Amino acid sequence: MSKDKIIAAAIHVFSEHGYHRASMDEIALSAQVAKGTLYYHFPGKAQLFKTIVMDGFQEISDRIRSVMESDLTLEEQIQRIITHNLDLFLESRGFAHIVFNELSNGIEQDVLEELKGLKEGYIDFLAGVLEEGCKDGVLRSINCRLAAAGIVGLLDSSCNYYISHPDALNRDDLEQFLYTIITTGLFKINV
Amino acid sequence: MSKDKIIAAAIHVFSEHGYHRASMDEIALSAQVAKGTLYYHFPGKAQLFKTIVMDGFQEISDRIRSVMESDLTLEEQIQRIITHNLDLFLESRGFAHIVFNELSNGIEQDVLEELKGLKEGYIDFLAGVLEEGCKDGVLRSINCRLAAAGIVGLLDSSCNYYISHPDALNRDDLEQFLYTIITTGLFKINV
Amino acid sequence: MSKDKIIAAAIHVFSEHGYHRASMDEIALSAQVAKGTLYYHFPGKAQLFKTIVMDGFQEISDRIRSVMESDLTLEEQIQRIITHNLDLFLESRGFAHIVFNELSNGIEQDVLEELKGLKEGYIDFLAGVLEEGCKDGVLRSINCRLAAAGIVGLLDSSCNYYISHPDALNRDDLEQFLYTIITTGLFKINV
Amino acid sequence: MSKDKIIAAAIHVFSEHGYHRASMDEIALSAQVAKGTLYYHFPGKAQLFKTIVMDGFQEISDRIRSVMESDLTLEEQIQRIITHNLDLFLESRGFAHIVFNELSNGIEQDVLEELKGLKEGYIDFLAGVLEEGCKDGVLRSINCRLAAAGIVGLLDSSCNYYISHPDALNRDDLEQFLYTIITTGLFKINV
DNA sequence: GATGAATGAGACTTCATTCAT
DNA sequence: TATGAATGAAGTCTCATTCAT
Repeated sequence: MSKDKIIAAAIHVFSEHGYHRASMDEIALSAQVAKGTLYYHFPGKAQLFKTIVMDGFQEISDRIRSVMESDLTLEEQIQRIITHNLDLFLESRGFAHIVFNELSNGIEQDVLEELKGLKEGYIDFLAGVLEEGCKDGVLRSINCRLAAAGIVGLLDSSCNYYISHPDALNRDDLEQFLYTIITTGLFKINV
Repeated sequence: MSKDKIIAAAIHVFSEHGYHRASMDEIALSAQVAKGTLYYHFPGKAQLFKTIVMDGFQEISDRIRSVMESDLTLEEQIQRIITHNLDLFLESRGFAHIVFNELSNGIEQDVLEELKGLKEGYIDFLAGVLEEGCKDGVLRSINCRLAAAGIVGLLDSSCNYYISHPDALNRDDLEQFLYTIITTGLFKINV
Repeated sequence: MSKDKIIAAAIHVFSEHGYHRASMDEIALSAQVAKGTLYYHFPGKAQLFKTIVMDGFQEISDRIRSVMESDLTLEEQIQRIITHNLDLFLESRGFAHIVFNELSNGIEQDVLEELKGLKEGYIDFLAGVLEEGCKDGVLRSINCRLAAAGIVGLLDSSCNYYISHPDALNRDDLEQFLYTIITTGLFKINV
Repeated sequence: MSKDKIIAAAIHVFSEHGYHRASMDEIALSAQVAKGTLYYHFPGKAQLFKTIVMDGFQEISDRIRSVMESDLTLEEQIQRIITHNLDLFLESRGFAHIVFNELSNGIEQDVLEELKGLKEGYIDFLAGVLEEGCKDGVLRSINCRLAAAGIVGLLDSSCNYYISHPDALNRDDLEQFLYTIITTGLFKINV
């Protein structure tokens, strides 16, 4: 169906060029539909983008929620969350990056608000996981939302490095590194 | 002088709108010079941007290098590096964000390469600090460049959170949090 | 029936937005039919418009013709014609305005010709009434078609004023004013 | 200068096709400037249109004001006003028609408001002339603004007829007709 | 050194129309 | 009889860049 082709093409083109440099022309070309078809299925560029982002958030939220509902230990939960996040970020690299980092400015205000809301919602969601750990006395007493926000940046940035230096490390190394730094930091001995 | 006015205005406008949505018109207006003057001093938009970025990197590198040359302990060095980075990120917020995050795509290829080189150089620089710590046996044995890249993302993301939630925490909290998570992670007891 | 729903919706939408800004989309939406249905019943936008206009002319012609066939005095006939015209203009204001004023340009040439023909026909019709008055010596010797054309503009323009200044006068005032100016002009004493 | 060429071309193109069907492309082509040049001198289509209209109103107001300041009789004043209006309407026919009749809908709201204001201002201006006549007892006691609005429609519509039937009458006939109907109406004998 | 009018490629969007079902 | 997905030409507007002064 056209709509699916458009979505697939849009993910690809947005990822490739970022939001602003992605053109509706190129998306249409890539989806092998006429330009007008984009506007038949979506009101505009910003809304097309939003649709894709929301789908992505939905998916990762679903995956992570299943982790939460299991009776894994916190350590295992964190491990799984890192894995799922990495899946998302690596699968549709570029796209996740746009959502979490590129969109500070220059998009229709209302859509931007919604996207910020989604982002915040996701951070709250992660913060909730951390909060549990605090209550259980497993985690240090920290500002959980700040920690969640920081971790997302850490993940994004690490993925970027991993992708642009494919020979320097493999996926398992990356996952291991993230788990280590998040849980126990860089120092060998901690007091 | 015109050139200085342009640079000051450009920093402001790029920070405000991001690279793509910043227009040469607005920069000229903000600098109170004619549009042609921009092209008298700089070959084009990308090069103007590059100039500013290089200046910024120069400044932070200088500041941090002075830290390195002192004979502080690694703990203190890390503390100082966090502080300087935060200064940079918070002073010209928006701008640092653009450099580290927005510019994955959609800018003249050659300028983009140069900027990526600068970014990598900065990461190498941080990695060097960590490397020292590894050698000295203070830090875990990790991929230092990956860690440096990750930390930059962590810093950027945390700053963003701090800026958009000014009431949730103060600058000291932020600094403390970053030091803690970087050095000892989230877990209360580390082996 | 679909066709009737379309006509009703089209009158409404054309009146609201004028010919050029009225979209087939909105007409279909308003008529609660699919867009394709419009093209099932009418060859295109211009022809749909033409259909409606012809219906409207038919109706007013019928009404006025009944006036003509009666054996009223010319004074009474003019009074009635004003009343009927006002009915038409006020009932489907916007629409009458489009027909008489908006459509000078920018519509399919052949349809435009037909519409102009209808308009001329209506003016001829009014001119015929005036001609009678001339022959009977009741009216001044004037170019009756010019007078008819002028009167239509006078009516349209007055209606516009009446509609946008509902508090300044009532319907009877309007009718009285039109009768006065058409028959005896503005001057108090006429030779 | 480009700006003048644009204005001249715009008057021509708007008159030819009406507001909605006039395209910026055609105006640029007709003015022999690049499309971008239009936007260098004017913020957009609506504002370009507004500029032209305001110039036109300025001109006719100036002309008519000079009539008012003279010490002519009301009869002569009306005669002159008709003449000036006819000049305007016939010189830039199409254009005047657009301003007075086409612009009910479908133009940027704020510009439309301003144009309506101009139109109202002009009608008020004419109404002022009539008001004088009422006070002096020369004119019937009528709603002067309604009369002014009606007269504008009468003029516009008559001009249209005159232009499309150049063989049916000459300019003097037209002027004579308008003076007659406005001052003494159609009836031969008035009480 | 500095200007600003002019450019033109390219962006987003609209909408009358077609056609397979 | 009716549908609605799909089309593509055409429109408005943006903006980095050029160049004569």
